[in-house]
Amino acid sequence: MKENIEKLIKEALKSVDLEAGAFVVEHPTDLKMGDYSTNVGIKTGKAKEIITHLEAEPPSGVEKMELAGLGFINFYLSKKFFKESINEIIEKGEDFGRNENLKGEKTIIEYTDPNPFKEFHIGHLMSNTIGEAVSRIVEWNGSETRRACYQGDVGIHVAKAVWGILKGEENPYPAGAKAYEEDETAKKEIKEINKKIYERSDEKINEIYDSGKKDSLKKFDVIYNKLGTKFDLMFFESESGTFGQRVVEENIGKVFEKSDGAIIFRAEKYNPRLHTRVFINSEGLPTYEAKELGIAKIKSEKYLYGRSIVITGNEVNEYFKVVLEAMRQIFPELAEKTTHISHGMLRLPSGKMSSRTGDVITAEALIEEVKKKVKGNEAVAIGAIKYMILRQAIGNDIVFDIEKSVSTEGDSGVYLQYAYARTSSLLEKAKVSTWQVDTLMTGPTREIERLLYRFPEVVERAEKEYAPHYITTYLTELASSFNNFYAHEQIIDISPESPYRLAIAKAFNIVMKNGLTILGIPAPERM
RNA sequence: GCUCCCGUAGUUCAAUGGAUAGAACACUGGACUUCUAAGCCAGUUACGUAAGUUCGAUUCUUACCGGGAGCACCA
Repeated sequence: MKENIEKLIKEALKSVDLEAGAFVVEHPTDLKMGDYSTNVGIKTGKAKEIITHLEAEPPSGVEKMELAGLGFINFYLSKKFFKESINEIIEKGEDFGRNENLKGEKTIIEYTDPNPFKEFHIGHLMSNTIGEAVSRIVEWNGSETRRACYQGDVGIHVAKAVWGILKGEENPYPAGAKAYEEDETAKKEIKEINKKIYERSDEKINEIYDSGKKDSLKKFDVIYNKLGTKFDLMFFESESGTFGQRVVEENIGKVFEKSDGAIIFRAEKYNPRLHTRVFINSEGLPTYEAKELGIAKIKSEKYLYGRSIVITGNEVNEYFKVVLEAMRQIFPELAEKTTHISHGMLRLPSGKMSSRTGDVITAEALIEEVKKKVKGNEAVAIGAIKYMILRQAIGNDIVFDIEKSVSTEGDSGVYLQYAYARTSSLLEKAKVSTWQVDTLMTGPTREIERLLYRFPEVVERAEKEYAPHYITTYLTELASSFNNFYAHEQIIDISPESPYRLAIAKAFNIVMKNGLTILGIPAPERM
C-alpha cells in the first residue's frame, strides 16, 4: 500500500516536471488525519497539482484524498481494503505478522546471565524479559536464532559464596561479600579459594563448588520455565576465562601490554573516548574483559552466527566498548557482527539494587507479591511484570516500588490479557465455522479496523530498532480501540452485519495473541 | 576533572524532522434489563534553560543547568 502510494506520487511529480526529492509516506499521528499521509506537497509546494493528478487515477484501496494542514495530502483507505485485510489476518492466523526480511540469517542472542551461587534477582528478570522479546522479534522477522545464557561460575563472587559455605553461613554469598570488605584475613582466604577454584586443586572445595553450581542451575531452570525461556546454549565463565586468557597472552606486545603485573589494553590508542582496562589481573586471572573476548569466539565455534546480540545492563556500557575495540583488533570479523544492547536498571526507591549487601528482591519474590494482587493468577502476574518492563524504551531505568509499580489496571499487561480472554470466550460462544466475510459494512469504518492491518509493520520496525516497546504500545492502542468497539456494539446478534463484527473480533484475537507471544507475555483464554 | 546515558502532565511512560505533543495512574463526573465491569465515556494538567540548522525541532548541533552510570586489577 505504502509503496504503491509512493510510486503514484513519483509519477504525479513527473507529470508536473518535478524531481522526486525526499518525501515520506507514513501513518499520520492521528487517525483523524487518515490512514496514510505524505509531506510531498510541503516539500515541493505543488500539493494541489499532485493531488489533482492522483485523483485522476487514485491508488487502489484508497477511497479519498484530502489536502490538509500545512499542505499534507491524506489518504483514507476504502472499506474494501479493510474487509480484505481482516480476511487476510484470519487466513494467516498465527503466522500473521511474520516476515522473511532476515531469511537465511543466523542470530545468537545472549541474555539473562545469572551467576550460580547468587540469587536470580529482578535485574535478571529484566534482562530475561527483554532478551526473550528481542529473540522472538528476530524470529518473527525470519532469522534463525540461538538463545544463549552466559553464567559467571568462576570469579571472586563465587569464591565469596564458597567461603560462606565453608564457614557454615546460612546466606553464604552475602556473608562472604561482607567479610571480603571488612575482614583482611577473610579477604585473603577468599582470594585463595578463588585461585583453587580455577585450578581445581582442592578436593573439598571442588565438591562444594560442583554441588553448589548444580543446585543453582536447577533453580534457574525452574524460573526459566516459569518465564517461558528455553536456552539453546549454556556458556560458563570457566570456559571463556581459560580461552580468553590464552587469546590475551598470545597477543601481548601486539594488542595488550604488561603493566604493574597485570595485562592491560590501552583502548584510548584506538579511540580517544575509551580508556585502559585490565584483561588479566596481577594474580594471573582473567577479568570480565578477557572472558568476554573469549566467549565471543567460543560462541562462533558453537554456532556460526551472522549476528550476535549481547544484552546486558547499561552499567557495563563503557567496558563493553573497550572489549569491542580489543575484539576489533583480534577478531575483527566477530566484532563486526556483534551488537550490544543495554537495558536500564530496576531501581528501588532507596537507590541502586545491590546484591553485595544481600539487599535484593528475587524474581520469585516479586512474582509472588504481584500474584497477591491478581487473584493468585500466575500468568497474569508474569504478564503484569513483563509488561512493566516492555512498555518503555529498553535503555531507561525503571523505578521500582514493589508495592505500587506493577500496574494491574489501565496501561498494563492485564489490560491486554483481559481483552484477549474476553474475545476468546466471545468467539467460542459464536459457534461459527468460517470467520471470513464477503459483505461490506455500512457506516463509518471503525478505529480497530484501521489499526489491525498495521501489525506486521510494527513487527518489522521493532526488529530494526531492537525496540520491543513499539509492539507493547501498539497492542495497548489496539486493545483500547477494541474495547471501545466492544462497549458500543453488540457483536453477536441476528443482524446481517454480525458476521463482519465477529470477523473483527476474530482478527483482533489473532493479532493480540501473536503480539503477546512475541513479547513473551502469557495469553490466557479465560480470566 | 574526563567519557557515556537521561531530563515530556502531580506520578509512571509514549511520540520514524511535521498537523491540536499521546496514554495510564491519581482526581471529578457519567452510562448499563444485552456477548467477561481486570471493561466503556467525559473533564483538568507537560516538551529543564538558551542559542543554532530547517519551510517546520520534543526529535538534529552546541553551551549551560539537573539526575544517573563509568573512569586499572569486581562483574
